[in-house]
Order: sequence, then C-alpha cells, then structure tokens
Amino acid sequence: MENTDVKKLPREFYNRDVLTVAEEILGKTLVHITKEGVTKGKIVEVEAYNGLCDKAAHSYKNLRSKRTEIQYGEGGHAYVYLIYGMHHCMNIVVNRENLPEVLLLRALQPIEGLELMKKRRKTENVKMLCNGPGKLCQAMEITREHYGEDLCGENFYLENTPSVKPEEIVRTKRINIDYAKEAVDFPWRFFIKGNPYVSR
DNA sequence: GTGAAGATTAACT
DNA sequence: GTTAATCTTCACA
Repeated sequence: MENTDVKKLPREFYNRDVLTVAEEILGKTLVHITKEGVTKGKIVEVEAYNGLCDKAAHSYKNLRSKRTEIQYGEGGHAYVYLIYGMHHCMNIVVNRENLPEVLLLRALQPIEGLELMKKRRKTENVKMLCNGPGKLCQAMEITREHYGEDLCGENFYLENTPSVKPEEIVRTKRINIDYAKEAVDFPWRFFIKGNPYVSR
C-alpha cells in the first residue's frame, strides 16, 4: 500500500460526541513533524471539557471569546493556550460546529524522537517527558503557533494506532480544577490502566 | 487602563 | 503538603 494517508485519522473521527472520542482516542499516536525531526507519542491520558454545562471549561456558558473561538469550529483542530504564563496546553476540538467540546491531552507515552524530546525537556528520564499537559507540549514542541492547526494536515496529526480495550480504560474525576464547584465530580478523565506514563 | 485569576510545574519544608 | 514563578486573557471602569 502506498497511500500514507490511510493511517491518519479522518475528520469523521473527531466529529462525534466528546466522551465517545475520549474513549477511542486512548492508544492513538500524536505525530508532529518539525525541522528538527519527528516526534510521536501515544495518547495515554485525556480529559473532556464541555462548555455547555462544565464550569471548568474556558467556554462555559457558551462564552465565545478570542481564546475559545476555535472550539466552536468543526472537530479535528488544535486548541493551544498558555497557562500560568509558563506552560502550554494542547487540546483537540471535537464534535460539530457551534458545540464547544474539547479534549485536553494530559499525558503521552513517547514512541519516536526520544532524543529530541530529552533535549527539549532537558531530562534523561523518559517517564518525565510527557506525563503532564505542560510537559508533553514542551516535548512535542507545541506552541501557540499551533492554535487552530488542522490535525488532518501534513505535519501535525493523529495516527490510527489500535484503540485500548474497554476494560483497560479507567474513568475518574478530573484534576486541578477545584475552583469548578460541582463540575469537579464529573468523571471525565480517561487514562490507560496501569500505564506508567500517565500523570501523577 | 487596571486588576485578578488560572485545565501547571518544580522546588521546597 | 505548600509555594513561587510568570503572562495571557477577561471583566470592569
């Protein structure tokens, strides 16, 4: 087979309910091709955010702003923002237009480009490369320049590696959003059971 | 124009 | 477990 697009996840994958995509996206591989080289990482932990009823989401109450605008577009685009003035966070916009649903990538398992990641992160500890939202962005060299980037594009996309079996998916409450009142208890954090690369 | 808060991390006690 | 670092975005005047 010569068609390399076969392994790329199609637009239809993203244009579905955020919780459905959250379960199926575990095990997929995030690929970023840069001038320095290629980095790949398996998605092992995500969190779902739904602006319509989620106080933790930036787009809560259908708040449309400069920052959240991309969330109202169609699925498959990247939503990148700077948090605490020091770290980037990478999200994937899902579902259809006008529905502000996103997935926050919390952790990756490094697959390819390990040396490049180590250099960017300035550490030799592989487990420390991508086990957090800010860390994985640094390792994959994801910045605000990727805001609105189409994940169906050439240099930045998801590879259709096998999904994780349902019994290997753990679903729990989310992390570090204590300010979000009752939304704190929404079980919208998904990760792969027993995987050593999930965040602490 | 001014101010407050934050989907984190690393370093501390 | 607690705290500082650091800056964009948003709400208000």
